[in-house]
Amino acid sequence: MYEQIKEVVSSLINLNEVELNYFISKLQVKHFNRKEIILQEGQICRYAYFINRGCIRYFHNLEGEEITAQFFFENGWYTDYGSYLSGTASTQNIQAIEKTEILLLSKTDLYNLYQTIPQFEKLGRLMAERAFLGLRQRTEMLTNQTPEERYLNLIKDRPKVFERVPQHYIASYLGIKAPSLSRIRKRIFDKK
Amino acid sequence: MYEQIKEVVSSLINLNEVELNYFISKLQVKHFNRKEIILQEGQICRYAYFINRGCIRYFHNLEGEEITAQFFFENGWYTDYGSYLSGTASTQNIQAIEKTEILLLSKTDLYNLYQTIPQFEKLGRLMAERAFLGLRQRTEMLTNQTPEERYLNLIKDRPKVFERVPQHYIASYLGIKAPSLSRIRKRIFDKK
DNA sequence: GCTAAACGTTAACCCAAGTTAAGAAATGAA
DNA sequence: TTCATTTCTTAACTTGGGTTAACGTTTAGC
Repeated sequence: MYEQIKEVVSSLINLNEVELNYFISKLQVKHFNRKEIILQEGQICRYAYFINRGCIRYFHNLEGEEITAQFFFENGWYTDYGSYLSGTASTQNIQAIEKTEILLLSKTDLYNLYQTIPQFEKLGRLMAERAFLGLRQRTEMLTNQTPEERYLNLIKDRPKVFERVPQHYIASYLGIKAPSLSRIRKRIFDKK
Repeated sequence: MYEQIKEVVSSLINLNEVELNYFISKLQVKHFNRKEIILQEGQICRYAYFINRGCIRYFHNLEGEEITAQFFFENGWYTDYGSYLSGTASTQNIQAIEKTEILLLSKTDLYNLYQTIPQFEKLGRLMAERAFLGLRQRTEMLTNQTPEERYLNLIKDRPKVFERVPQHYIASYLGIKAPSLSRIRKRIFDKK
């Protein structure tokens, strides 16, 4: 159950056996069914999430329509960094796309780890930097690329997304509507 | 010359007279003419910038076209946070829009301040968080709003931009081309 | 295995942004 | 003040995404 997270954390910071096990002891396991909401828009995000198995998405509501901001798969750490930083209500929902097993680490425990094991400060910084750079990448995608380019790049960079995520979520992630994604796929298929 | 920055820094962190003056002694003053480049795409960003007077923009080149990402006016701290974080080449140009007076603080000096005056760690964190939240705001603008909504909100939230920044820069910031911005303006004017 | 729900594609029509080019207006630098 | 440069607007035309609705297919969950 904890093999993956041990590996991921160990690849980022140096911990001895005792520290690593102390960390693991703070984790909570939760299971979510398809479409189940993990974090609701408006709540304050008090946990960091590690995905053991499954796949989740971030989305928010815009005039009744769901806008998907990101997908995440196994072996990643995620949190609503905006809510975490400012302690304000989350603007995102986090939802399981498949049956998903998640390890939760409460902010309280994380802050205690910052205090007791200095290496965790580094983990915190790496998570923050990753959040910034990930957001920047998405922003650049949206400003610099046409919908068709975004589609082609997503297939190239993260083909897994197309295997595991319904297409209308992907359309919304690419900043377009489902019929447009269908047309783009057809257009590209016809070119070949 | 240093009144503004003293006020801004003092409003964020608590420093005594000596610390504040020590900080000021590390600053370097530079002047830039209209259109002059402050930081070139591809260089590593080694400074944080404080604008004393004037106005700057961030932009990058995309297939020969300049995409404007942000405008900044007096009394703000800015840096290419992506380049600063990762130590990689900047993906942005920083350019003076008007005659601009800037105070520079080198990363080296900033890191020394982190070590010698703990309060500066807080300043660093606040700058980082502001960068993240600013970027998130822009991302949400681009994903959640139509060009017309973006235009109306920019007028509402930052009317100064329209007084001091050429319109084709604004168009690019809004994610559209100059003729489109003109049409939007006409459309809105005709409605009234 | 069955059934309802979810999903993907297509068509027809609309509309807004892109492109290009031209000309008018405003502005900066000498 | 003048002139070159920059900036803004407009027009004509093209392109591609949005909308709506229909239909067929797939899939989840019992």
